[in-house]
Amino acid sequence: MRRFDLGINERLLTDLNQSQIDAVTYLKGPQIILAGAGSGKTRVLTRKLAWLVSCGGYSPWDILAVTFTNRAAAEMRSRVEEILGMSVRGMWVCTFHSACLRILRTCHIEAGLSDNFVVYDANDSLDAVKEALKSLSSRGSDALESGVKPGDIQARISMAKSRLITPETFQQQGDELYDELTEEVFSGYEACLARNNALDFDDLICRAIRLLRSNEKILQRYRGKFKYILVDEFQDTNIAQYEFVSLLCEGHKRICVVGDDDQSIYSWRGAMPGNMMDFIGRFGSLEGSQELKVSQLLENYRSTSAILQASHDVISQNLMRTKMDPLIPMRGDGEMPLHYIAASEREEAAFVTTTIDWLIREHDYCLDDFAIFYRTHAQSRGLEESFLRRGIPYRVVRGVAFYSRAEVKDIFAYLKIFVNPEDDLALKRIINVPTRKIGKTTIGKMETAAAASGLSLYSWLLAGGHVKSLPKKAVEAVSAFLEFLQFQMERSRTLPLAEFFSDFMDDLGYARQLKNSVKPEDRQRAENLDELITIVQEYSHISASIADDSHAADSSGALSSAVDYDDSLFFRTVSEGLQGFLQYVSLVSDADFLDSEMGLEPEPGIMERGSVSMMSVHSAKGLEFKAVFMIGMEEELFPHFNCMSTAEAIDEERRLCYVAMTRARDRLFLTSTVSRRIYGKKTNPSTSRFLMEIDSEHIIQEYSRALRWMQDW
DNA sequence: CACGCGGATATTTTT
DNA sequence: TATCCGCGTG
Ligand SMILES: Nc1ncnc2c1ncn2[C@@H]1O[C@H](COP(=O)(O)OP(=O)(O)OP(=O)(O)O)[C@@H](O)[C@H]1O
Repeated sequence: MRRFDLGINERLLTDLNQSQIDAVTYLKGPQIILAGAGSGKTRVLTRKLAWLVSCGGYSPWDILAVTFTNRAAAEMRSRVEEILGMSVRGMWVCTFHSACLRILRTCHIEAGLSDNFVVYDANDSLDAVKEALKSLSSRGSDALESGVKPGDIQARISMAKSRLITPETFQQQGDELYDELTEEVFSGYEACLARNNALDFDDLICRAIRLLRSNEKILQRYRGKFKYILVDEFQDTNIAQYEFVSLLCEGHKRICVVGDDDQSIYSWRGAMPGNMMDFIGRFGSLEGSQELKVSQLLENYRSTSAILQASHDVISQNLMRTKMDPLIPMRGDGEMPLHYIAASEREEAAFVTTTIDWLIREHDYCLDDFAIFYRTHAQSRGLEESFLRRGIPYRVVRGVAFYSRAEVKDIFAYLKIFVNPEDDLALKRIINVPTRKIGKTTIGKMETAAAASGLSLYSWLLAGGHVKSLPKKAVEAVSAFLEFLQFQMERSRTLPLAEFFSDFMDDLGYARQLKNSVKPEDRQRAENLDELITIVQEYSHISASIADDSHAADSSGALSSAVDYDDSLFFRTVSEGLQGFLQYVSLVSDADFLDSEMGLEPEPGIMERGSVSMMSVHSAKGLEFKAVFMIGMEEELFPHFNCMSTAEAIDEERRLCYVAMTRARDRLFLTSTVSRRIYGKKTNPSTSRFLMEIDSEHIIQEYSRALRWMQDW
């Protein structure tokens, strides 16, 4: 093969067009790549990372590459290693959250954090908001009475924090987020996290920034370390994240960001697509070697032009777009997208399975080629039933749902306490799980007494507070609980993680109780707990093998040895054991494991390998599939009824639709129904406006047989 | 203090 | 349709 005659440098540039080559090889200064859907930005970023190492004179550990998901990070890392034929272990390829957590762990003392801090996920943080509301006593309960939703307050606080706003600056800077109640809860919330030794997701970024701003030495250290910074999906970064990378690249300004504002789909959680224009403004005024390079990638290599045409019809309805030339299709016409109209949800699902069957039989598709996207997770149900009936293997990306299950949260609350006993929130959660005859009144009494003595619940118990202040029935129960905690805590520190955990679950007897229950939903709960044991086992297995590995090799300076990476674990936290596990699971999600589960598990008796992927349109970002189904293309569902009140929200829904459509390589099927059950009530949805926006020449419409039959009447 | 019943309520998306 | 919450009973 001719290929092998080329040097590594030429090889890095093969199969790239001229704009891609320019983007890869420009190393002098700041750079922004405006990369339309399917234009090869992932390819460019990967090649650029390889180029930096093999031609730019950079070492892997000089580079920070920030991605949107752990999945994207793992994929990028492994592709770079594949190209270079070497490990790039020292390179930081990770999400903002992982990078910041890593910095905070490494410098926890300077950051003013105890070494056993824990990370609160969205569920925990909602509990903290409720707690803060409660501590406002009557003002809080009044608010709840009058219909204030804790989730709404949480969203405002999170949004504020993503703009680097603190309770102190909230009033001046909070803008549309501000109201008095939120301000009060905000302070209480921050105090609550501090008391519990916990950081929420937003804290990871803000606290890292605060650390860098306040500690010149550390700032210089990281500025010196990261000689080149790349950011993927820049249109979905928030203010804090932008500030984080700005701080780090301050001197050398060797920063490359890639984004596409048509694909901005996270403004609901604080993402600022305007960061793109701001970047151009901020870095565009520089001269000489620090001059800004703006690249546009317009050639779409992914989709057939029929698919692109329809997608373009949709996205062009958005008026507030950064002016960018339309995408240029690089592939042939292909099959027209099909809009299938079903009589019911059931029929919609049947269409999907039938079509998959057909494509596999007649057109050599395999299961991995298919993805089904929907706006809300609830929509996966009908599909799953249909797939189970037909025996088609599938995999559902469930987002964060697993960690929101009560029984799973319970177990994590235990684990958090073992690491960080000061966590009152967690302690209160599980003090009576499974039931130990410690009820509301007892907990209330203890809380008040502990607060009065200025102690955390756990310390107060250790000091024997309960013995003096509670009736003796309660003292017995509480003492037994405390003993159990201490016993397990001790074991959690001395035993290997997996061994400790399965023993603990056994001792707890929670799963046993659920298995013996007569309630049907407890079956699933018990299964979730089993799943948890598997997760722990897998984690400890993998992290142990990495540990072995890194003892043998690596020791490239204090900063870069703090975390090691592996294909199978997205990142390893600085912390060992249980704490490391907690930090790890708090940052990974279901979607991250997609690749590792595709192509696996060939079911006995089924010739086709792999499985069909089902996921929300949000999780679809960055992926591509040969055939894509988008189900539930109906008003109120997509666009979702919660997003129909403002033009901005509708535009984001439209971008979401565009992102989903442009995931398809060869075939795109869009389905809607004329009758659907929502919360058990019948509705008669009308076709999504997004489908109406597609020129009728660009899409084929097909009514189900049942509907055609009815139409004949 | 535990448990069961009934009624209100709702999931949009996720690092 | 399922889950959560509050209330009443044992
Ligand atoms: N120069 C090229 N020649 C041929 N194929 C290419 C080229 N560049 C990219 N591709 C192919 O185009 C497809 C899309 O590339 P990639 O995933 O990098 O796009 P992307 O810009 O990340 O997409 P999106 O922004 O929509 O997520 C991939 O299948 C990739 O292999």
